Amino acid sequence: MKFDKGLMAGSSTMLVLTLLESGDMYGYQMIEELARRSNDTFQMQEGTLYPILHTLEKGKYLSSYEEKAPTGRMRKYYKLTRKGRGLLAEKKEEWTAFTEGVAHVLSFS
Amino acid sequence: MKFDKGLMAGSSTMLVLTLLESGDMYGYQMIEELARRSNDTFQMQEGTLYPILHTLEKGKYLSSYEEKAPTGRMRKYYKLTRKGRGLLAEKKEEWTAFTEGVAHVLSFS
DNA sequence: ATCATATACCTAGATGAACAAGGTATCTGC
DNA sequence: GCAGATACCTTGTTCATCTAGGTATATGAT
Repeated sequence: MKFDKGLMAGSSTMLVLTLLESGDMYGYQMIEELARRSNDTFQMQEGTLYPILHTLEKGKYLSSYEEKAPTGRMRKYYKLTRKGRGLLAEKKEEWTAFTEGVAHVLSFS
Repeated sequence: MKFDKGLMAGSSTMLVLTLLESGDMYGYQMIEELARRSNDTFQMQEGTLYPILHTLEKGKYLSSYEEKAPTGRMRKYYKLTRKGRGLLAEKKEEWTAFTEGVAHVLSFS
């Protein structure tokens, strides 16, 4: 990311889950999609994304299946599970509360 | 904090600098003040705050002086330097850009 | 008087998330 | 045949937070 590393911590999982809300995606595609939706402000690294996907799948928040692309290459698609939607809802609430808290502190100055 | 640890990363330095924008403060006071300004949503740990203060002082973003409290106890006050104000401005810009980016990604869903 | 609590500072070690920097393999275009 | 894009993965480093201690003084309750 072009942001301070620390800023990403805590929100990248939410971002990944959010992407999958609009349909199944494979890892490489998520990176592109995230860049697109954020006007290139978010350039997630592969070394960040793949471990997140693996952890989420282990926790049953995502399921995956492989599919052959039109080009013939294999792609690993991820799908939000019901549990994953629940986690996303929690993360969004947390994010909202957190940013509101920060805004409140900033507004004192 | 009552939030996911990761969320704090990247913003706690900005929060500390913001507090000092409204006047010199000592560490213990910052924790209370931060809780107050955020309606108790931010409860920064001492183990988080003090290292931040020391790092900022080492980097000349803060200066410090000791003062005897009315109670007779010693307090270590921190003061924003010019350099510190510059850093705060940067952090605020970064924070704004980041939250806008996230909001943009979330709005797609 | 004594003991708990609040004040006020500090640090060492564990944890955890992102990143850097590698690696493998396939497909496309020159 | 070779470069670059596609597509996946992992190991080790870095950095910030938190846990869990420690020290010391002042205050309030018993």
